[in-house]
Amino acid sequence: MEAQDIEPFFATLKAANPMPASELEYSTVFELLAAVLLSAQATDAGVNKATRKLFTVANTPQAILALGQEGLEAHIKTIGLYRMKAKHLLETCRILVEVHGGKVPRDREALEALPGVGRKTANVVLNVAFGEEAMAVDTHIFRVSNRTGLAPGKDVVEVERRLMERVPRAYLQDAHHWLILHGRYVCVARLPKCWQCAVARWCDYQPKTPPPAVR
DNA sequence: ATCCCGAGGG
DNA sequence: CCCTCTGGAT
Repeated sequence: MEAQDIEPFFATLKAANPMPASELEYSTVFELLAAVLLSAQATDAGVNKATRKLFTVANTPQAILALGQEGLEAHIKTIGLYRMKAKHLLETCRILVEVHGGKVPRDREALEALPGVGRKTANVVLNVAFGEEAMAVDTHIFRVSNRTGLAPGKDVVEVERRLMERVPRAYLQDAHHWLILHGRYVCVARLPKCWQCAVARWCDYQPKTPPPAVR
């Protein structure tokens, strides 16, 4: 993808989705942090199903802590990787209470020091919750960035660096969601739907996937 | 590089 | 059955 393609590329994604938002359900910064932590290698539909009940019972670090390991596991068992996620979220809640006054820190190092919170989760919180200049590279963004040639890279850090270089600042917030939604519904991992892709004309991916045979 | 791990889709 | 899902820790 050429540099002059960036603007029309994002303008086209914007037209398809004028007001993109996370499909994870949350109503506070802490809920966002918890939901993203739980979403590792899981679908957000599955995470939402669990957090709708969980957040009704407990949506503060103190309340989560009161559930304990087994109580929390019972709420998130359907998500997958549930033992480690419960353990990490509890320890994260303990640190939030004891070190950060019960609030989510607006600071990359402090976020990444939380168990279960890596670079990607920290970037989501910084970008979505705090409006900082950050770009979280998840499985969708990694795939779309490489396929299209928007920001190719061998690992997520390299893709993130190129996105930060190439994505216009005005698009930095929404681009995160545009790329995820595009990856989730059109530029899917298995058989990308190139025949219904609005940005195929600027995409490096070859061969374009043909439409399924009609009979 | 490997493990964690259940749900949903093809 | 196989693959994938807004990864992180060891």
